[in-house]
Amino acid sequence: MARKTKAEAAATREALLDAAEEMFIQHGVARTSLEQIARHAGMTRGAVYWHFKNKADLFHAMLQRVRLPFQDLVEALDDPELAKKPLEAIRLACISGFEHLERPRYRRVHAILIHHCEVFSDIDPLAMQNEMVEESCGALRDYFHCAARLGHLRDDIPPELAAQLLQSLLGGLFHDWLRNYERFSIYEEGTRLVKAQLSLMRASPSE
Amino acid sequence: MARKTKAEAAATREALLDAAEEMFIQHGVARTSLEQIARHAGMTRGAVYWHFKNKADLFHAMLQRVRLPFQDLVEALDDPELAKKPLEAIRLACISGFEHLERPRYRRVHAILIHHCEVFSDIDPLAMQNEMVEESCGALRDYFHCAARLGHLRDDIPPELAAQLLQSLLGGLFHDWLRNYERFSIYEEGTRLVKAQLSLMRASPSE
DNA sequence: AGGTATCCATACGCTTTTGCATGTAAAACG
DNA sequence: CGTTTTACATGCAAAAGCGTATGGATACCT
Repeated sequence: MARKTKAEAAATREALLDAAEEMFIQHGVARTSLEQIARHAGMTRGAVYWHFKNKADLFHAMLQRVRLPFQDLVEALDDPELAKKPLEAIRLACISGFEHLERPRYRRVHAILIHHCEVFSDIDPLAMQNEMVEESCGALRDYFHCAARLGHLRDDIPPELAAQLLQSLLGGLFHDWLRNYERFSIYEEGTRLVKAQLSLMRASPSE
Repeated sequence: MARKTKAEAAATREALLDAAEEMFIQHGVARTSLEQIARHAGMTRGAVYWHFKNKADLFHAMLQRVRLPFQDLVEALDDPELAKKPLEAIRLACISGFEHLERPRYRRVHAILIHHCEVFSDIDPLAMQNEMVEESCGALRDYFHCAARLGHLRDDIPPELAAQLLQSLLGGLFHDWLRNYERFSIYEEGTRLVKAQLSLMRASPSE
């Protein structure tokens, strides 16, 4: 086979990752062979082993194309007024997260990570999920603590509890949606649910 | 090998299922061979192929040992007074569900179904999860509708929304706990969160 | 322009796992 | 008590998938 230009090589690498996503979603990670991925991209296993060390390495590369830490979502809002309205910051960050998730690549990769792969070699999807949850839950706690100090939170709801409630709500919604994304839009449903939940926990204006 | 009595044969069948649970939890479903399961139960593959048609059949048998539909949890309460207190019925049913889930076998099998298996042959764990969610969410909706009619629900929260909020909350908590059950007790945390959430949605006694 | 590194296809050996076929000793049955 | 069926263990053939070694044509560099 003839050597390709650098741009072409990079393109085949992306094509392999795209093919891997589709096959992983369709047949699960463990049940798809490198041969299947290569064929689906119009290549052979040789291409795969050139660009990636093995299946775990390919999997890692696939994950690295999508990353969205909660903190970044808040900072991306970039509105100095939000420091004084932590509940609003939480709401907008959630909405921003929902927007990201509706992009096909983000949705696919997260669906793979959560629903279509088991532990294999050095990849532990549960540990990765724990990291994601840990990170976003920590950020939520900070904002709810801030809200409590400002008196924006109902005084019978400690900030820790508020963070846990919202965290579980988001997690449940996330899983439900990934399981069958065509049934509803996580952007619309998520916006509704988060708004409702926050309004339940917000201090009534009278006090 | 000598033939065993019928009771002994049934015992080895259970032993094989137990071994399968442990190996599936530890290494994932796809990565454990029938040989590993048999050896871990002190048997050979011959025993496995005698009791089960193949891996999918064994998997199905494993699932069939644990079943807990939401409706049964409510009926098991068997308290005629609860018909007049739907929110309390929901709370107690959730608590009862948490109790079931803390039993090792229930926890293990659900963890396998949700976190340690992909699609394989005719088994589709996502479809099973959808059934479970659909079933429990439907029951929740009924009870919240009942609560709304009785005026037990805040009038700014439609019963559908209340059901979705609680459903997502339960789902998120469930996934978090299964991911690492040693970190907290789903019975304690679940009781706390459900109580808090229901109290947020309950109509204030003044009205 | 020549040499070299790159990008990928092809081929080979190896391990793992599956499904079945066969063997067998004791339980179950009449 | 003899026969049949049960409840496995053992052995074998086949396929699948992985990792690597090799080959080859061309882009890239100096």
